[in-house]
Amino acid sequence: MRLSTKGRYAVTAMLDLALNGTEGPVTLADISENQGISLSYLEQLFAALRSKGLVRGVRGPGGGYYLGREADEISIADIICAVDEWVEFTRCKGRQNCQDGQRCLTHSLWDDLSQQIFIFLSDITLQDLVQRGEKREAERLEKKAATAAVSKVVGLKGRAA
Amino acid sequence: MRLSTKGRYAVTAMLDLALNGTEGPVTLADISENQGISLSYLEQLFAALRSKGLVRGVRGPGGGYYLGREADEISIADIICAVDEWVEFTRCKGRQNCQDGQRCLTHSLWDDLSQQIFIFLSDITLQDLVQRGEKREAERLEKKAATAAVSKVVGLKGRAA
DNA sequence: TAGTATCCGAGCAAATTACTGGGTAATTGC
DNA sequence: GCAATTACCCAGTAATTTGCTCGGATACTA
Repeated sequence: MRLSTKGRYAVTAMLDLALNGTEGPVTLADISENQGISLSYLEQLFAALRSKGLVRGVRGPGGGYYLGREADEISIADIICAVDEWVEFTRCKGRQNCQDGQRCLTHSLWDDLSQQIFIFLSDITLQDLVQRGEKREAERLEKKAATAAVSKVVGLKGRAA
Repeated sequence: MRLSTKGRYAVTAMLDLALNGTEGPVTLADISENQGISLSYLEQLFAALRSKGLVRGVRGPGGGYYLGREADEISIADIICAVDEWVEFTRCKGRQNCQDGQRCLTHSLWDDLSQQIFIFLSDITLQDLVQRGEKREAERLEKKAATAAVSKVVGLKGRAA
């Protein structure tokens, strides 16, 4: 799992789509204008998103992009995975002492952590973000609840400080 | 919050330190060997970690690195923040329509998300990962022992007619 | 047929990643 | 003191990624 600016661009663009695409498709030119991302870079991102079925393009005048699925069926993890491909962190493949021994322990631990972050981001949908935008008053409470829920799901209790 | 390979390297190295540094300091050469990271790159990472007080270096023969604090006082977020500086996603700073309007809504939403991930990673300490590793190791040994015991009982031979 | 917009791909500047190689400073054992 | 060891430091640099410019082709609307 990676969290880079590329992924942020994609999430931001998809969020723009979810917010403004309620009636009719949204053009990349609009998103480019709104979010300050170059059109060609958006095209690249949306090519990846399209190949994963996360968006649906409509050509011609009046065209643009729709979400490929309902907003509550698209998770942040879906988006990030579509544009930021998953790099395996298995440098030790084939190295000695790295089969089942202590050497590789840290690697598998990181993989676990990565997996948990993935689960975390899989539980947040575009719809969640839209709703968060709609009601900002309960923001802090919601955040707290979300974090608690995640801890519960993930099962990794933190230090009780 | 960013999640890059650089951060992974740092977390993995710190985990190595937590695992192998129980008696005496650990040299970067060892970590380099264990984790397959170049020595000089480790030096760069550890310079950043040291400046944040996450590790403590000891020079001379028999020297190396200690954790700067107890393992349960070092979070994954601490480590990642030390090496992967926090890039603000505020491209829109100064752009029109981006003060408090709809245009900037997606940005603040992402900031919220980023914050949640930060909180999530702040709640996971090195100690948590070590314990997870121990548990995993224990399960593995247990499984092996159980398998061995079963083999002994069953005999592991003969046609299971 | 003209205009709009997605699609597509080559190329490129800037930044980041990860490394090489040159050292210096502190500490240890002889 | 002397040599070995290790952290520490810094300049350079190849490889990769990021984000963009440019020039098109294809599909659709009017």
